[in-house]
Amino acid sequence: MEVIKSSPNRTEEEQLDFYEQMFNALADKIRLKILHSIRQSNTKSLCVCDLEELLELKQSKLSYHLKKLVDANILIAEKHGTWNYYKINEQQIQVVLNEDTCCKIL
Amino acid sequence: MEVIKSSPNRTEEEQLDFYEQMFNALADKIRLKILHSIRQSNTKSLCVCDLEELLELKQSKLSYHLKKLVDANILIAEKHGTWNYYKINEQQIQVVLNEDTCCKIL
DNA sequence: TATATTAATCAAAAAAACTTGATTAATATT
DNA sequence: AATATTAATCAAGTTTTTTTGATTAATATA
Repeated sequence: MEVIKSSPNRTEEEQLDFYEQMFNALADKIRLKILHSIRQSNTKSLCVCDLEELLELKQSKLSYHLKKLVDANILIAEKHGTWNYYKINEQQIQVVLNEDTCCKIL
Repeated sequence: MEVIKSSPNRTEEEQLDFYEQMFNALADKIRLKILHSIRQSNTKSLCVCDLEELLELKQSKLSYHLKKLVDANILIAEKHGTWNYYKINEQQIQVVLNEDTCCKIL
């Protein structure tokens, strides 16, 4: 009798992709600092130029890291004129991390 | 008056290091599959040769990824003769992830 | 004791991630 | 309208991570 290997479960593979991207986005000090800075801000949202000052990083580098966080749906971008404000998507983070970790890192 | 910048808080920096390493260890499909395989196994522990068969990966590659997980204290190694058995350090994982995520990935 | 098995480690190659400065587009200000 | 500011994107270079095959050490088996 022929053995038919089950086709790779699409949903499971997608779940792996999801967690891989999520953890990857969080696996970097700069990105953790970005999240922390936004969380600590008054308005819970910062633009690139705010972060440039706060973290002493150059614009293109910040854009690169912000993109990673947006792609992982951890940050949400909101455009106001020429400024681009980023805020945390708390729900997305709570999907993965426990409360304690959310409090501590972000 | 002189402005004295607060020296970088050792504990906060170490906390960043901790989360970075933790997320890094989890940010890889192969490593997530390793954890999943161990979790699904009868004895909740597998040796390198078991994983070699299950995941169809070569020994040196597995050793590399296993080391990452051990370094992050997510896996615990136990030597029995020539075999090296790996089991999950559930506590360590629960420090960071919520229950739901623990169940789903691992 | 000689041979086989298990698995860590190494160095080199390949791949992926990150940094950098420049360019670009959009909006704001003069 | 001209100039300045904000921030995304690009391409090139750099660094880090991952893969690979070989070597090594330890233990098991004949």
